[in-house]
Amino acid sequence: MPRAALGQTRERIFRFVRDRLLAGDPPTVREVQEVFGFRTPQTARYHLEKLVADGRLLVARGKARGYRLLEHSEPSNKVTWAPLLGRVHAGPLTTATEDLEGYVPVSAAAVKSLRGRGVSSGSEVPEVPRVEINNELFALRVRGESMIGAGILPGDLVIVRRQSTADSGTVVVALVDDEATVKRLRLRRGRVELHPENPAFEPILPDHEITLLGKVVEVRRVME
Amino acid sequence: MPRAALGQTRERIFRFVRDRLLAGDPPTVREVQEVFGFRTPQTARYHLEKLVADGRLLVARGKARGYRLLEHSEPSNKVTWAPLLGRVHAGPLTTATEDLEGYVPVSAAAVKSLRGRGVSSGSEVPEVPRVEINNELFALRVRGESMIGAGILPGDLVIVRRQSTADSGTVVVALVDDEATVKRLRLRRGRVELHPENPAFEPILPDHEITLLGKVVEVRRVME
DNA sequence: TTGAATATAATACAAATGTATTATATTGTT
DNA sequence: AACAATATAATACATTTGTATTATATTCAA
Repeated sequence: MPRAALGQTRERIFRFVRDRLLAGDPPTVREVQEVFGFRTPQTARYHLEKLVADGRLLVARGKARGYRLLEHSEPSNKVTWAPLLGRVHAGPLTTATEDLEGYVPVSAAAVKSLRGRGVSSGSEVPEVPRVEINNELFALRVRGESMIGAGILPGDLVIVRRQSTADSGTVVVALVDDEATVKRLRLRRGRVELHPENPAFEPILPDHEITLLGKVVEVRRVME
Repeated sequence: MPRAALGQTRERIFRFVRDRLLAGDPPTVREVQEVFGFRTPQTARYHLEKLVADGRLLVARGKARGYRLLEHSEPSNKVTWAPLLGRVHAGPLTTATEDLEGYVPVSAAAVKSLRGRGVSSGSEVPEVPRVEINNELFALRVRGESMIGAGILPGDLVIVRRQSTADSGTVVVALVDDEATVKRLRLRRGRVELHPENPAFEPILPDHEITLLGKVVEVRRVME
């Protein structure tokens, strides 16, 4: 016995499934059944299959919790999580857990070296590149006003890709005398210089011990 | 017959499960088995249960694909997706799909009105608030240099919460003569003024038609 | 009004998936 | 060497979950 207006139930089911998938928790047919009060799994399935036929969902047939979003019509789950570090140490990919303050979601689109892994992939579900926690990236809170001229303010979050070299002119994070700092890299006469973007600050010249930690690939500022 | 060094297999299994969960695709016990080449599901389960015993994973017992991350030790899937709009129109939550250029992940932590929904939730899996596409938010690319003084540069992405009022002094997006603009809001003598943060620009005074679209809650700049 | 499309239901079954039991080889420790 | 802890395996079974079949009521269009 139809209850809601035509098509409305299906729309709500789509939203429910979409939200569950975005939350990383694919529902079963019977979960849809229960949430929408159907007396039989088949009714839920009827709508789910209609959604597949309409091209709004994908399905891995026969697999438990097999419904998936298409990637183009909906935001994909392609998020890389960069650890937000309280302090940064030298050394490759150390990431001492003690200094881990959280994780920051980064669109996979903003990350170059996306190593996909087609682990299983049922026939009808496309190769979804799995994204791991990206320890090539880390996030750091900016202290000080030395980069104001580049639009990087105190309290901003910089997302950094670990690399030991960088092009002259790029904004980098470097360890100077055991302290992490954000500066613009200048290579002058083969020497590494770190330039602030604020006339009140002095450049850091190679008389200090400078270790390049990585390149700033994104700046974020939360305003609330 | 043990193959890898002690504990290493378990660590790899943890990473595998974590990555699958972050990708929104919880694995089955048998998928773990196959990926790691075990001859029996029980070996995969042995490690998974150890991980649960160690407090590194949660499990909804008896449910298919029931393993989950703890929320504190790992990044939760709490991502809100804000639509990235090419153009912004007036009107509440219109979000014409034609102008949709993509989605931007926003940490749920940065979003206030998180409407959780405890739909099902097995006994051992905690109430994970489901997050939907947040149409209260939208993202917009900044054009022009009028807000350079506030560290908002051309090409930056601003994430905006739709609201029709805002406090004086906050950075807002407003529709001025049918064009969206980012400015600092000033309420002077009960009048709405939109101030640039760049001496080369003039404030927008109430002789224009000004429609407040929302408040800028985050600024992002991708540097690559 | 008649028929097609839509929506829901009852029932049953098959496949996927989680779980239990028991056994055995390896590693590490005393 | 003896023992415990660790890691893997074979087998079997129970539960969850997807799927098929058939039936029925409602809506919509010709």
